[in-house]
Amino acid sequence: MSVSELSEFLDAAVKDINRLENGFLLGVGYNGDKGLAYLKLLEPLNQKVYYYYDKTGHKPYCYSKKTPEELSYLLKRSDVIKIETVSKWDPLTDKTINVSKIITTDPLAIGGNPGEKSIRNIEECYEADIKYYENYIYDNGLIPGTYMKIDRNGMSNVSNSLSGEMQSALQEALASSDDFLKKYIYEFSGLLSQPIPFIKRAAIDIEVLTETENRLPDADSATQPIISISLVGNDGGGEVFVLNREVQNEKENKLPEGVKLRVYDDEKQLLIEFFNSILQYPVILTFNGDSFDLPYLYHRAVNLKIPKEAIPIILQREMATFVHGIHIDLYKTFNNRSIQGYAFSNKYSEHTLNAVSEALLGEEKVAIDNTINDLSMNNLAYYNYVDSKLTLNLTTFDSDLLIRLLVVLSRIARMNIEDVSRLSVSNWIRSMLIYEHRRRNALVPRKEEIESKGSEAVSRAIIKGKKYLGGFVIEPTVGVHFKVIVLDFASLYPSIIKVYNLSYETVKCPHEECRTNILPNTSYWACKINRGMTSLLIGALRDIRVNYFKRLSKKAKTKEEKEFYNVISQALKVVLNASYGVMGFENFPFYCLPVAESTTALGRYSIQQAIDKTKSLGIPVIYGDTDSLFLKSPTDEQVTEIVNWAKDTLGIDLEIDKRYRYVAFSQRKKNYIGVYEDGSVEIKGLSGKKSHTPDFIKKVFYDVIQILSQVKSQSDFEDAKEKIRKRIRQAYLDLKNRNIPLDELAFKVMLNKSLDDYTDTTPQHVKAAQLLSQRKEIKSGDIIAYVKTVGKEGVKPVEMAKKEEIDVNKYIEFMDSTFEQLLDALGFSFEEIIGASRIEDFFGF
DNA sequence: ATCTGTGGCCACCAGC
DNA sequence: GCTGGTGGCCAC
Repeated sequence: MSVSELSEFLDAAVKDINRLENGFLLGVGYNGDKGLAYLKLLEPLNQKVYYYYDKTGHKPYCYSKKTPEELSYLLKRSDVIKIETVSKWDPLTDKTINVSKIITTDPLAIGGNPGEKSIRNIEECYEADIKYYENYIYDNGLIPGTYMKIDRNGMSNVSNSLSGEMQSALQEALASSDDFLKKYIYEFSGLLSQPIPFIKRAAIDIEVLTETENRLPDADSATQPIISISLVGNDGGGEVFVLNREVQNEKENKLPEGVKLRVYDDEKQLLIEFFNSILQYPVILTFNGDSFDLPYLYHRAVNLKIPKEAIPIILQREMATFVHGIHIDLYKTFNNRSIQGYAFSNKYSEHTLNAVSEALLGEEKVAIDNTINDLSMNNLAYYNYVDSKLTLNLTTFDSDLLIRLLVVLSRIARMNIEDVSRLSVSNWIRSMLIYEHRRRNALVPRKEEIESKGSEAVSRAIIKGKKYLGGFVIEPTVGVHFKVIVLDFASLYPSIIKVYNLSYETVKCPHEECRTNILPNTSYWACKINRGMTSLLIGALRDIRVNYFKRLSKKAKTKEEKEFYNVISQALKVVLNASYGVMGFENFPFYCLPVAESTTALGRYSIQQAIDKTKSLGIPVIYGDTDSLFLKSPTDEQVTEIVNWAKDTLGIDLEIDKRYRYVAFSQRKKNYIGVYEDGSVEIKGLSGKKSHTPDFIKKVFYDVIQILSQVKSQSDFEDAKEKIRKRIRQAYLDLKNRNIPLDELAFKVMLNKSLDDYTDTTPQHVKAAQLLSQRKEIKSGDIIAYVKTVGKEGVKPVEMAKKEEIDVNKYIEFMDSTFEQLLDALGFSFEEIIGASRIEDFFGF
């Protein structure tokens, strides 16, 4: 395809919408040159993207509490068309008021976010008292990630009907939910139960000739040639576009079957044909494409005099995307703390392609000795191919888990996938709430208006620097306890938000008659007249997760069904877990400290009531943390009684979470060992399992755990002690004889700031990082591996240290404290095991 | 420019 | 040597 043909293709695509009847709403596009904003719709059958530009003359708008007369000066602006009076409900005062609607022309306001850019000058917005902006998607009630119908009247959502199982599950869910939630449950079930189509996609990655070692080439100047580009699709397709270079005869890596090697002498031709190839894919994946691959491609293409209209890349301020489809930068997605924690249970901590792939896929990048400059053509192509393949696989493993998670999140957040994959959880929840305001014809308050309810907490946090008091942790009863049952409030904070009607507009509401409705354990009151918006939404999401999807998942017959329900359950979990936190987050647009503070206060109230109830039945509560209770040897009847009591009295589900054969506590909170009925061991908080602990010590730790977990009687115990003694002695000797490989002695600690930002103290990992920075680039987010050495600094990066420099005593000390936690808990002492009070004493230091 | 919350343990740093 | 503070990692 020639350059001009490509340009024609893109133009034609915009018109193609007339042929489309049903599309899957993928995203929002903006073409600055054409001054055109449009929706990107995927045709699920042929996987082509169509573009929808509303010709009905829709114009973005925003609201102000000032009168049209007061705002008349705005009409002088070229982008303000008209100002008119409309009526809106103001949640904070619970009154319907007249406001001014300011209609603009700026097509940017069509974007996925609520179009803040429609009047771009922030000060001007304040002066005009702008309340909130509209947005094409919200205005029209369109939900991204769902099916759309297009006809003469425009575009509207298609609601797929529920299957038989879904319908009966919905009936059950409705029956067990409160009346005021039924409408929401009904809606969410319809929305989230929609099937997720196959999404054709390809991952791309570019390799650039490097100038200096360990430095990334500059994407803005793009001075160095692109020597290889790989593209790997989930449809089995794959190509590597490589600049001709020397082929060595020695053993070279071969591209797998089906992946074409395309060799070019001319870099410009290489780029043009690559641009042509990506047009087949509606979704393009990269790892760090926003800040490197796409800007580099774009600027390099410009440098090579490819006409701008033939480059299908659009560079925006913080992201890059494609004219013909959407771009997901997985680097940003995997950096998202919610995705990292709740979707992937913190399986990776470093955010490089290699680290994430290794943790989630068990695969790694191709290791190379030097720079890619030295690779032969086939080896370069293979190296490049593997990077794209890994990137693609990050979205395909576990039956397309990640891509499907993004689609579901996009439905919940009412936000397009490009934004959902880049922005954090507070933006998702913000979007969801603004959509709800819009639907109710409610004015979105400004943050300062909500804050006028009170910005001083009533409670005092235990940790210095925190704003308010959090969860309650029960002092553990030291020792080994048999037959322990752990009860757990099911999603405690979302339940509290639902049950006590917590929302920014309902806590300290304006009605006189509600002031007596004091929330227990607080000095705040809650509204008796209206149900709060966050209470409704969070409550409904909680109920639909527990009463609808969890039940469906249990009944699922096929693996596919089960996976589908699990994905939705995961997405709901992510949003629910963050829903309380954002209320206490200052930068959240609906930040409301009284709501956050009441939530934890009611949490403490709930657990304290449960403790009292349990103790009144004569059952010892040996530990508990925020929403859990560890009960010592209760009978089944007693447990049932407590569970029923919680449901009836608190209105919150208390469930049996775990049954331990025994649990061992030291005097430390958040620090224990539990052994299940089947003998498997769970370790919480102990240093021996922490990620920064050297592998050598972890190994000894887990070996000792293994020995201890087999103890069932007194005679086993004698055996165990002997085994532990041997194991510790062996470890000691290995240390002393310097028999341990250096990397097993390395502490691995994340650098959370850039090196210059450590101004207060210089921790050990920073000292090591400073030494390393002379050799290579060190940046925030890197994990620094260092060993403790005898020198003045006491620390060296593992790759710069020698075995002789290791400070053996420091390692003995660390082992000492690691095992002390374990032995304290089990009620053993070093004395019992090795005849000395500490390892150090035993070996005569 | 980006960021959901608080509670708790541990090692080390820096200042007295 | 003691102590408060910093920083990291974890529990929930």
